Amino acid sequence: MNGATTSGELRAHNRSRLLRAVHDCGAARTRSQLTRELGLARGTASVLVAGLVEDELLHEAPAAEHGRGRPTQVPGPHPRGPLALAADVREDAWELAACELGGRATVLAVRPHDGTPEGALGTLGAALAAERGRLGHRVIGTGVALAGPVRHGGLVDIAHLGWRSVDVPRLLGAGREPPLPAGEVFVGNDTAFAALAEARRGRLRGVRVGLHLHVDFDPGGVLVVDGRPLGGATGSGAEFGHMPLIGGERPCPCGAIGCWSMEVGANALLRHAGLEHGGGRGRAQAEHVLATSREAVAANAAALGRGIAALVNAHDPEAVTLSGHGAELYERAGEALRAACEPYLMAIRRERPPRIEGSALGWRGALLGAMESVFDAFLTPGGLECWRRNHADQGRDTPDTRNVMNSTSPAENPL
Amino acid sequence: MNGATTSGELRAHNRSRLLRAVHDCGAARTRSQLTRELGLARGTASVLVAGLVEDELLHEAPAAEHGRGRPTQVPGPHPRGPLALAADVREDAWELAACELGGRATVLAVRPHDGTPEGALGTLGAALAAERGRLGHRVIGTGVALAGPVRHGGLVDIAHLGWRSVDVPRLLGAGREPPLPAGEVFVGNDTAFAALAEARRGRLRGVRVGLHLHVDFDPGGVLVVDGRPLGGATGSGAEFGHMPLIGGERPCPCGAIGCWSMEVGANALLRHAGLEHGGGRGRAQAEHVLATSREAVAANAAALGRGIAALVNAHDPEAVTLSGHGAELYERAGEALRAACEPYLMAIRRERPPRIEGSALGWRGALLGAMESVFDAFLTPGGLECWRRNHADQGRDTPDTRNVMNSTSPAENPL
DNA sequence: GGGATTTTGTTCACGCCTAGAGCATAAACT
DNA sequence: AGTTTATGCTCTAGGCGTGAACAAAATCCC
Repeated sequence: MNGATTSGELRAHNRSRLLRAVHDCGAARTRSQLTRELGLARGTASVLVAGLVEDELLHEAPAAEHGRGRPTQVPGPHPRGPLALAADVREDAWELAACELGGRATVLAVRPHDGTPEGALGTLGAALAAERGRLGHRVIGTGVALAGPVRHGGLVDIAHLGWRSVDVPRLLGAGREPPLPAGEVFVGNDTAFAALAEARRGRLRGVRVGLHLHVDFDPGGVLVVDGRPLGGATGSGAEFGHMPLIGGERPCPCGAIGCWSMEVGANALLRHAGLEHGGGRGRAQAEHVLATSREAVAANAAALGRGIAALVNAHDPEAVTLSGHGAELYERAGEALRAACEPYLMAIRRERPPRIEGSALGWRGALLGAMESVFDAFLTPGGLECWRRNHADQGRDTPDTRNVMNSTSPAENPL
Repeated sequence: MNGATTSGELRAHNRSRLLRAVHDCGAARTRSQLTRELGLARGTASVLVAGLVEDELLHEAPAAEHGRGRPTQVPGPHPRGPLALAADVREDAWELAACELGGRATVLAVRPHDGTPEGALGTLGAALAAERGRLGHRVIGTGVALAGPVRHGGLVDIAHLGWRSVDVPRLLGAGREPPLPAGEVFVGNDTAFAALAEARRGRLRGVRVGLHLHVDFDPGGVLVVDGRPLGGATGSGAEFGHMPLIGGERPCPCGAIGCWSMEVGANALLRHAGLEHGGGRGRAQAEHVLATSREAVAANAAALGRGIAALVNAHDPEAVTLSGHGAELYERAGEALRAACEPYLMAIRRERPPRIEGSALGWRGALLGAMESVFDAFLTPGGLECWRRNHADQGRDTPDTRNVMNSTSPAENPL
């Protein structure tokens, strides 16, 4: 990823640059635009595109609109090209999608579950195995978003569901055919994935330093620098919710004291409204409270705002984006949020506060981020070389994998 | 910086890689070691080194120790090679040094000042102008560390000194000959620079995600990711001190409420000991308290520890390093610090806590970090190309700039 | 003490890559 | 229908790193 050293790596580097450019723009740019943007000579682009088409990574279609000269082509995903599987596992249900180069996602399944590791991940593992069998070598990896801290290797803790060091890749792959190669499963925190999606296809696009907060049952937050969320040393960053940002000494299920996450999110919303603590259950109740109780919403928004002030002071982001319930809180009680934020800002931040806004991706962020993480690993010289090798072996003898995208529910374009 | 695209850029990329490797190891590696580490062919290394020697960027000297075969050379700084000027401006004094490739620093001057922008920066500007005149084209840039948030363009606020939007480049360069080209002055926060130095030549070397805390009159902190401190959108990140990490509603001079910085550092130390609030004065008094009052030290260390817990929860660093008074607090009251930290850690962090340790660079961190920031800009294809052009013009006709390093006080090796 | 061994530096033919010029192509404009 | 304009394709020229062959300079060992 860090630049070529030899002439041979130069070609591989430019291949991945071109393919990434196609992916990042959602397959919406013409070949001549891409050539100019990447600063390539037309001849070089010619050779590169021809090679990528040859490898079934790209497919060129005529551009819809013409200017004056010779019409140009639009490089997009190849009909037998790479697919990323992406899953979003929440406290009460999971969702599975297949995504092609450029980011077009097709939802394959949505299923409620019982909140246990086996109940959630066993059924998902079966669905993944089925899809991998059906799609064959086109599957380049699987991204899985989870609502808790993820350590390297895929160990997950979700305190309010009682998950302790749950080995996600094992539960997903146990006894399945074909087995899940370890390097192809990307397990990540839902907030971090939502932030990644926001950085690539949402309101943090082009932002050098941004802060993304995802509020579901409790709040998570992560810093996005140069388009990448910061993952932490063991993979479990994105835990801004577990700082005592607004005081208090309430013990948190995470084991610490006074965490911000006790005051923001669906769990806190239920408590503010005098209902039983949610603990990962009661999404419908929470949504009812959100829709009916002004005071609970205002208190939640104020707690959110006060925490945002602290984070803005510390990190000086250019923009703050909110997803999950955060976007709803901002819509319904934006004034309360801002009013709670302002007194806790440093004077120099108050002069030029970052913009605060709802996510452009709604509740789809985590799923799309899981997809992006798969393509991030694929769109590198190493990833493409791997595809090339696999492709030469088995590419031509599985014609039944053609046109898979058309056989499922209507595709949705995340842009 | 993001990899070569053409053959020409390949050469430039490898030139800067080699030169950076020499700089980062403190000119302590042999040519054959560097060749292996960078994965170059011996022939390529030959050509690259010859080119860099030709451009007066490197100078080869025989290696002191020999193995069995033909003896190798050690590439180091050229006697007429590039120099970085680095200054550390504190509340009561400044220090100026010249640094050659590899990081060897020679202190040129230390001067107390009155704490006003003019008093501090006017005298420093005069000293800088004199050095730039004396050293000529060898000066590749100037790094200036300051004890407050720095916005892009060099605007600095130091609340407890009453500095408001002080334009540092202007005050440094106003009316001087030769004038300071804007691109060559790198103004930065002392904490961020200390963290940079720690990442390159201290205890955060090789650490992917680290947290560096620098405690002087108040605490500053910054996250270090892949060897780079995170600067924030407007350049003024590194302000972890201005989160309400340990509760309280005390108004802070920064304009916010309940900041951690009110409870940690020399200012807090003086207050805990019942003395007048420091406000950037009274370093001697603070050191006296530090040496004599166990209770004040313990309270300060506990506040430091509790904040560290919150930051570790949020960011999951691999290591936490402390500089300034932080290192002293850790030495004298490490137990109190740890005891205050632990209850506020998440359970999953408590199992594998990051290592906490004092800086390897003492109070020199900010100065060395300022130096590193100059070399960071220089050791790029663009920076080296610039040197090459300047050098061809005026390189040969200023023999009086030779051996400058030997004409000043004895050199100190930061390693 | 002299030859064998080992490691490093230098030189050069080779293959690979991109740039850029020239030409072909295909549309819109006049 | 001819001109203009932008794009795609082909081929040559120039640059770069590789790796092998050779030279150099030390240690090791008999």
